[in-house]
Amino acid sequence: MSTTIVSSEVEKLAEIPLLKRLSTEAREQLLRGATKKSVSRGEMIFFQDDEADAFFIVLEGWVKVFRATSSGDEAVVGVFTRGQTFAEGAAFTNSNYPASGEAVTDSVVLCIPVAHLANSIAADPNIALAMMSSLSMHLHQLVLQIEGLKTHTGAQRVAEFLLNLSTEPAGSCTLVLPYDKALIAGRLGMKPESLSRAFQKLKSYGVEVKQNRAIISNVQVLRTLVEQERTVVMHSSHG
Amino acid sequence: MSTTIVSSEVEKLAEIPLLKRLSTEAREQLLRGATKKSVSRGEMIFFQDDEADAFFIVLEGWVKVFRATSSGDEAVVGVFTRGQTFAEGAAFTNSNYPASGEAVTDSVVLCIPVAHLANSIAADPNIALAMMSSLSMHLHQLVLQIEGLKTHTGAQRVAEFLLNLSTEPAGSCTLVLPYDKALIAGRLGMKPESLSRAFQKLKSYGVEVKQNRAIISNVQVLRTLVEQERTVVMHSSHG
DNA sequence: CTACTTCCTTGATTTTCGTTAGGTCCTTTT
DNA sequence: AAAAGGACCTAACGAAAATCAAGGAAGTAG
Repeated sequence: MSTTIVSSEVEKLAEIPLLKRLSTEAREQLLRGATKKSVSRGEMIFFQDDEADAFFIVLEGWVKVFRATSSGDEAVVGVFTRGQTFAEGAAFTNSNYPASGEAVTDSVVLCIPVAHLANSIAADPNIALAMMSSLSMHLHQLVLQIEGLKTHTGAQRVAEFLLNLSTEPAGSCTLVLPYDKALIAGRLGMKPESLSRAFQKLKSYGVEVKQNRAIISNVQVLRTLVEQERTVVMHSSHG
Repeated sequence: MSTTIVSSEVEKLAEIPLLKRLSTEAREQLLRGATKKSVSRGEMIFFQDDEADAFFIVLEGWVKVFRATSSGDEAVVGVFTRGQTFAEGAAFTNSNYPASGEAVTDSVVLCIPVAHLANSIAADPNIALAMMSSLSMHLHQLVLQIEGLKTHTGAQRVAEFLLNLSTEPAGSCTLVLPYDKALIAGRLGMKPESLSRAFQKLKSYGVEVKQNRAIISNVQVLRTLVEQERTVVMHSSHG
């Protein structure tokens, strides 16, 4: 189900990073061709290898982007929520989506056709700058993800994930895991069983996980764990 | 050592993907602010956390981009050669380089200040489109790298690497490893020892490595290995 | 030719992690 | 209330890969 954007909504959408730095006119121009789409949990938003004719912004809920190998194995490339853009890279390749997108909770996404984006950029080149900024942020994020995979242990990656969710700069904090553990595992490049073990290890660093709630007794302890060298972690007594 | 671009060079540089689709005027405009920089093997091109005031295009040689953790561990994020751009993501974040760049062979790079890029885009918005295409390609490449790390074994990743170097679509082929094995290992997310063992495993798939030369007796055999599921590889008799 | 460095390989050991299987707890359904 | 299903945890095994340590090959300088 999809609907166009009514002008009364435009101002609310100004909170979105991609749209924030645009002039009111540019924002309205870009949104004129956009549609709002409600998707249920588990519903596909776009398919790997399909022609890339649109990119998206999450308005509500959580969306995962993943690559499926020929034989069913799946690698989660990103998980996005409110205000974040996804699949915007495909919009400039004139080709196909390199991955698939799926709602992991009931969600609402803004769908912007690439043809309309091209028109909008022609009308106002500042839109291009905003897009480039968005692309760059994704690039940076992927760089960090690769670094994490290569140099951090499973437990360290989980700690990093929790720290990203936490808002407190120090001390203790309680947070809600935003989606189920199988997806968290995928997102962090591990299997659910390994995630389980990682949570076990984190207990000795003051992390308690019950259901979808995590309690960190000291954020800074966790931070030191993340910054530690891989080898140090491996040989530590906290096994 | 760095020099400006003389106009007789501009046409040669038209081969570079980023510059290819630009008009002659746009190309000249962009190159007007660029400088050519010769760097020796091992020399740094930019430093992680430094202010990102330029992006680069490789003209000759090989360049690695890597992230160093606080404790000396290092993750190779990309290795680039002739015609490829790097660090172009940093140009739009108004912030600092998320990684460092270093020449791994004697190299020549084109250095384009971000301030000049901004001016050039204002002068000709088509430059923005070319940049976005370049950013998207990098994004796609990183997505593939993440998928590879998550779903392929070491030997599979090495096979993939060799296939990317080979130009032959089928049959046998000989190729030269472009940089030393420690870097290849880093690039593929493994240790040099593991790379060595991966080469051993690939012998049963018709790959022979001597010094910096690799001989693939049948490209397609290798391709099937890469496309196999992780579990299949693990349980195969080719241990 | 020999000593030295650098790069690479090999072997033995350990750790991590995927796989499989079985179990608990909780929710939904009948 | 009982049954069924799903999400999650645990345990045991094996494969992959990191670590530690040692040895070999090639290039370079003396």
